[in-house]
Amino acid sequence: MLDIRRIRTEPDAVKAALAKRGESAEKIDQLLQIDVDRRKLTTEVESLKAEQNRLGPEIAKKKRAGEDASELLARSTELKAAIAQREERQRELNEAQETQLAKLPNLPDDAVPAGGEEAAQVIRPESRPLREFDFEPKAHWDLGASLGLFDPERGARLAGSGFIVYTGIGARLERALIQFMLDLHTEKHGYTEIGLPFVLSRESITASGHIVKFGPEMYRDDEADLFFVPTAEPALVNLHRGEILEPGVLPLKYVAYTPCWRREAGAAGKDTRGLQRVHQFDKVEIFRYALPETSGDALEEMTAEACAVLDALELPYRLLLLAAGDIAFAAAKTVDVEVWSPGVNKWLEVSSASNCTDFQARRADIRFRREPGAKPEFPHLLNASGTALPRVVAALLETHQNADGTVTVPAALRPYLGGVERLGEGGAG
RNA sequence: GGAGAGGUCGCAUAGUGGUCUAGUGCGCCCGCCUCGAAAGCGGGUAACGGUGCAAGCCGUUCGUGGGUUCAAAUCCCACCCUCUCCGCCA
Repeated sequence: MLDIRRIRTEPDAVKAALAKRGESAEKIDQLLQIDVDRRKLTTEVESLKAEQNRLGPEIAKKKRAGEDASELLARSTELKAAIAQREERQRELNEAQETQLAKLPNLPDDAVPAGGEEAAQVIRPESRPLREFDFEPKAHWDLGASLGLFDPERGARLAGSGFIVYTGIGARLERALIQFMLDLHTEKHGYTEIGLPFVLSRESITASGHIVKFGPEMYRDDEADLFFVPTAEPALVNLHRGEILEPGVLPLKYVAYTPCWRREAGAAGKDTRGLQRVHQFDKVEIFRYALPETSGDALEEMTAEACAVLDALELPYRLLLLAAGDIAFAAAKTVDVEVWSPGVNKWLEVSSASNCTDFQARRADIRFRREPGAKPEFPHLLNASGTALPRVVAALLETHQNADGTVTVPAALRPYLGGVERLGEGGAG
């Protein structure tokens, strides 16, 4: 949610920033007109209410004294009608403003290029040399089948196409990666681990703005009106919904593992083979509530923290600065981390790090005080995957595969796999 | 899921239609007193919105949303949450 006061005081800057995302200036002008009308009416309604409030005690006084209060009662009745009439219009204007405002995305950061997907900038090329194979590298779905790690066919039997069953060491690999990432972020990067509900109420999913962003993408329980989390992000936003954080508590740094459910409607057949795009996947999410002046640095740190996972797994990746038209609704700046998948022969997105500035905080009514008694301000909220699992698994299998069909486990992960050094060897499957 | 009790200012409580501008205690802040502190005394102690150069003024908020009334913390309806007991259950 943008600040209406900012739109009011610097409309041209707001228009220019939104133009980068392809939003028209017309919306801003409409909004400003509503705002003018709304405030005028608000002043009117409030002065009528003030008069009515003054009348109350006077009526009571007369009645107690046994005097005739009928004149005051008549005036009060008149005011009641006048207020009711204007309040209806006021409610309409409030709703209109709310609706319009809720439709406007966050203002992109100055550093963010204009344009869509094609305008993304590679801000860091491959982090390490891409592996040269002296044999034809297999795709992860073939490795998964031959090593008995995961089973899309049985997943489809259980829940439909796009659901995966992990088996044996494959299931353990998944669990190992989750634990490895959680440990890395809590022990090395100073995050506090949070165990979250995997479903959210309508209220929560609305406050975070995800009902707009994901809407029909989410699986849901209509009877209970609950939504399966499409990512841990909305849950972590709602953790402090409606709170005023006391001085000294910022920055808050949270890490959480959740499964993520996405219907991926309309994506069928496109880049979906194997683990590239599935309806349920595991993800470790890192999240910060930051002081506004530090959020730029925080985004860089979080991007680096996501990369640290890939470095430890000895996987090459690159960083993309997304263009304004391609970043999430609530984000001001987004950096994607893409890992190289030699079997699929593509860069696969495994993390998306976003600075949402005060946009989510305003919407979810999360504030903080710098000093005791200081005026509440909105913190900046940032999220990053740290990281999403299936594509990491894909890249890991493909990158570290050997000519004999086994896969070498990166050293950092071995302690989590009971010391196993190679998948597919010595009964490890 | 059933029955009952409850949700009021940071915390604890009072408040059953107009005198509530929500009282009191605790906590916290400021001042007085003191060499300093404690105690004591005095004052202060929210958020959001509107308006104003500002001081301020006005409005809204007593779990949430509706309703009754000239007037609602107070009456009515629905919902949410907490606690106790019962049922069910990994």
